[in-house]
Amino acid sequence: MEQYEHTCMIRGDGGKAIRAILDRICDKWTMLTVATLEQGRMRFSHLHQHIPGISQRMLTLTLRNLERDGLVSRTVYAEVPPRVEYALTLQGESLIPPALALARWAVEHNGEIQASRDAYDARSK
Amino acid sequence: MEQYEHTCMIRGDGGKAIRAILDRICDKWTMLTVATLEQGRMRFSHLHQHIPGISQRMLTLTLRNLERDGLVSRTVYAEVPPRVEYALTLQGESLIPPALALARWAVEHNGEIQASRDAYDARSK
DNA sequence: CAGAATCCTTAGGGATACTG
DNA sequence: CAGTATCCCTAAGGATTCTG
Repeated sequence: MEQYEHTCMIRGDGGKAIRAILDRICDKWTMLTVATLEQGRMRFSHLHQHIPGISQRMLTLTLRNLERDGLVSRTVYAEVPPRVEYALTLQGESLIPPALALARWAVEHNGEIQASRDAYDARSK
Repeated sequence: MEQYEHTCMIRGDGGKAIRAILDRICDKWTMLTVATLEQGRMRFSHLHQHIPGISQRMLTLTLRNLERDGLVSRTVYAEVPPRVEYALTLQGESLIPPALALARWAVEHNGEIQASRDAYDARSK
């Protein structure tokens, strides 16, 4: 097993800590929320409108987690009706480049993946 | 809404196609499987041993999907007992750099995220 | 050895209704 | 407006057993 000792970074420690973070980041809604917030601070209702298909419940949960992780800031304005704005923190913004790298990969390989799937499905039908 | 028109790549089309791929790639086990296979071709049982915590069922499913997407090749040797080896395809290898970028981000920000969480939890307790 | 099949439990997440 | 609180249901996924 000697040759497998030099585990790559994704596996990291035993996978534990890093895996937990990747799980959180890679989450369907988290990615979309961060990507949407890249366009600037935005209030709750706007986020809800601009993230297609997200439920109000999941938007709330996603934002809470991002806030907890220090990736998003939440600002409440003492008005009525209430206004709450969300924005990426510096930490949050630092996530954009690697996230984009992955997105770019997905875009570039979209065609080949789709073709591979079609071929696979046709073969096993 | 004009200023939100220039949607970032992660959101892509309407999020549809790209999101589906990101969902697949970002999957907990997929990431780990690809990372493990980066170390070279490996048979089923070795993968099972080297991916901590994965069940045989999930390993099978993950490998099937990766094979379907053309990211992993599956080679069956006509022996008894049977031997099956998995390896990254060229497509699969191309995923490594962006995946590493994300992993590196997770490693680098692990401390700050953890600190932020602790602070958040202490605050709301 | 490399899975396929079955069973079973949990949790992710939608829909809806209510509140400060 | 910006959530919180419930209910409810599906599907992800673990444990176990069977097979070529």
